[in-house]
Amino acid sequence: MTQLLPDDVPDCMIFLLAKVYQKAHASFTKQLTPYGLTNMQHLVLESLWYKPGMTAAQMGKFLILDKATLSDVLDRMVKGGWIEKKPDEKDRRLFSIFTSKKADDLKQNLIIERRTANEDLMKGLSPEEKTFFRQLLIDIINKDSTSLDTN
Amino acid sequence: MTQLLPDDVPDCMIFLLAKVYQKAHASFTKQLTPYGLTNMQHLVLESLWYKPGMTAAQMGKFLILDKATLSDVLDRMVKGGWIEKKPDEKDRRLFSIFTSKKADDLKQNLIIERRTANEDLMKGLSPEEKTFFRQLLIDIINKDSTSLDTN
DNA sequence: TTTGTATCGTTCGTATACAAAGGAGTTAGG
DNA sequence: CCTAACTCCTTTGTATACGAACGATACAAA
Repeated sequence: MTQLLPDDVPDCMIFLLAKVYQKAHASFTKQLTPYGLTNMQHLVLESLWYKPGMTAAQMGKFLILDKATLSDVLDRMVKGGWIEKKPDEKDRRLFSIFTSKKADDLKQNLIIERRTANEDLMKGLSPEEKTFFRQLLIDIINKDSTSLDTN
Repeated sequence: MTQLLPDDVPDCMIFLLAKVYQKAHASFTKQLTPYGLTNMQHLVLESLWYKPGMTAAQMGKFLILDKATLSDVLDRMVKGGWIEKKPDEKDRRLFSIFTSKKADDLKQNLIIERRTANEDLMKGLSPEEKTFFRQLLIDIINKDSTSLDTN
C-alpha cells in the first residue's frame, strides 16, 4: 500500500524531514534484514571500522548520539556477537570497543549495502542536485542555533 | 556542548538526514516544553484542526504513521485532555477524534510555534534554496521505489 | 591528602516507531 | 443468512531516542 503526500503538502519542513528520514530508514532496514542487523548497528560497525577501539563516549560524540541510547545499542551488539568491549587498563571507567570477526567478514558487503541504499534514495537527482542537497544538510547540522547536545 | 560533524563528513545521506531530523526534532521539542506537548502530539493536533473528526486509520494515512504508533500517541493525548475519541454510531469499529477546548484555546500559539521552528531551521537559506530543498524532500517522499507503508 | 568536581557507563522513565497477532465488527459471495 | 475475507483498533515485543539520576572512578585544587 503506497502512501503519497496529500495534494496540499503540509507546510512543515520538520514533517517532510521526518518522512524522508522515515523512508530512508525503512528502505535500509529492509536491506539489512538478511544480515540480522539494524540501521543503528550498521552505523556503529562503520564507525568502528573508521576508528577502531573507540570508547562509547567517543562514539557518542562521533555519531551525535545520546550515551543512554548508545549503551543499549552496544549491549545488544555484544550479545549478538558483532562487537567486543575491552576494559581500558589505565582508566577503569572506559571500555574500548572493537568489531568482531563475524562483523569484519561482512565488512565489504555491508559497505556496499550502504552505498546502494544511498544511491536508491538519491536516484533521479542530478549530480548537481545531489551535491547541493548534501551540502544543505551539512550546513543545517553545523548551524549554530540550537545545536545538538550529546555530552 | 555543541556538536559539529567531523571534518571528513560521513558519506551517507541516511546519516545526514537522521541528524538534520534529530536537530529539527530536538529544537521543536524544546519549543513545545512549556505547553507540555510532544512533537508528535502537536502534529496530531494540527492534523485534527485541518480535518476534524478523523478516525485513527485516516490519521495514520494522512500522517504516514503506523497505526500501532498512533494508538499509543492518541491514548496519551486522551489522558492528557488534548483530544476526545467519540465512537462512531454506524460502525462500531471506528472512533472519530476531535480536539479538546484546552487544545483549541492554544491553537494560534501552537501554529505560530511551528512556523517559528520551521523558520529557525531554514534560517540562512535563500528563498530559492528553501523552495528547492522543500521540493527535493517532497520528490523523494513521493518517489515510487520503496514507498512508505502505513497499514 | 582530602575534598570537590568532572567523566564514564548504566539504569530508569517516557515517547516514538513498527511488525505481528488478536479481538471485535462489517461486508461480500454464495 | 452464513461464512470467509476484510477492516479497525489494541496489544505485545523489540529497537531506538533522550533527560535525569546514579555508582564508580579519575583528577585537580587546597
